[in-house]
Amino acid sequence: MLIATWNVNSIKQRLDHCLRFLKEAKPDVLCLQELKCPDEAFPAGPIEDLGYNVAVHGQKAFNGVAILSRHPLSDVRMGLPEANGDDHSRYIEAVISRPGGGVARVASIYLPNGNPLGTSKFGYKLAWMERLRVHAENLLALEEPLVLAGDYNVIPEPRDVYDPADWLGDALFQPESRGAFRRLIALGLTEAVRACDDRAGLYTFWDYQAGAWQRNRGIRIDHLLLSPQAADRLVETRIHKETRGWEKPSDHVPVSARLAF
DNA sequence: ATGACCTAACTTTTAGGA
Repeated sequence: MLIATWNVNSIKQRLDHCLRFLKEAKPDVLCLQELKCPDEAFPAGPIEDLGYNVAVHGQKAFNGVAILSRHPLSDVRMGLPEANGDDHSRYIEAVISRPGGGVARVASIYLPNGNPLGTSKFGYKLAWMERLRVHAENLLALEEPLVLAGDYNVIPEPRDVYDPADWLGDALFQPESRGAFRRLIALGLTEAVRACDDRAGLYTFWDYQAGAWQRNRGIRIDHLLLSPQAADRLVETRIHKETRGWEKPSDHVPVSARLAF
């Protein structure tokens, strides 16, 4: 079972790229972030024509997450618990059931950016991460294959950025952000890419500005976190870097994990 | 040289992103 995540930076602008990725990589599940459209504007038709079921949690203009799956979706949850007025569409979760066996719970996550520091946006990011941690703890108690995939907006370690000094003042690389990410991992989750490859210089995002892609000034912020029952089945991961070279690309590229079922 | 982008919106400028 191939599970992928991709921040597409507007599904309407990136529909052709999304369809091409579905046709070429043939993921069983694709988690999308930054749809930037309300539910009713989500282009479900062409995606369904490729054999995918769709669960969408959209929002006008910003945010928005979705799960595409070749297999039936059930138990769809939209939004993290304890919203307390938080109306950002940043979390959707569903159970994927492969015909003939193999069930996994998958979440598509668009974690808040948190910039600039010193504003409520950074506090919102940290509070959201704590809500995610509590929810993940509850999901782990189910002791089932679980994949928390998405744009975490966290650079976990210095080896995940071309030049750490450039990011010291950024919410993505703050000690508090990295600590909250480690607390999530410490629940017993396995970060899929790092379980397969410990090299420096693995990136999933290159800014549109300043020729970041051409100069390979990237950062690694898109992650798949696996429960023990999913990690036991992890075969390989891939960063689909080639999509960043496509015409009018997203600034993020897909990341995928193959599980043995 | 320290510049350079992209997207959505009650659009002609601003907010948000990272």
